[in-house]
Amino acid sequence: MTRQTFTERLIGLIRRIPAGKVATYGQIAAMAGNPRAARQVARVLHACSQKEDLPWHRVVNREGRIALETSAGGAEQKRLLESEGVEFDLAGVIDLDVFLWRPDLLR
DNA sequence: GCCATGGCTAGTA
DNA sequence: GCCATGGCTAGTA
Repeated sequence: MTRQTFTERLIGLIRRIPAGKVATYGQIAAMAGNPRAARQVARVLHACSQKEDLPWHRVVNREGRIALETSAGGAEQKRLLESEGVEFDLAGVIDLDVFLWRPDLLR
């Protein structure tokens, strides 16, 4: 068994987020084994989304908000999520009770 | 709104 | 040092 690096685990998890659902930075970090490593998720998305072809748009912050500035990709992210059926309220917040990915419950 | 957190890399020596 | 976080509090109303 070759040992996966933490970053490789993050990438594998991000890949598993299904269309129409979102995950949070902290959630992915926790699933990869380190609940405090939320920023690594941000780092990976920033650095590897293109190269690894990740569904980068399916990761939002803990409040269900898009973390990116609107002008820095946030608008694109919202458009992609809406095209998958994810809904935003008037304040731009996603209802995580409805749209959060729960791999343990939905398998 | 501040700042601790942590895995990783660019860039220097 | 960087980073697309998250948790916690001081300080106002």
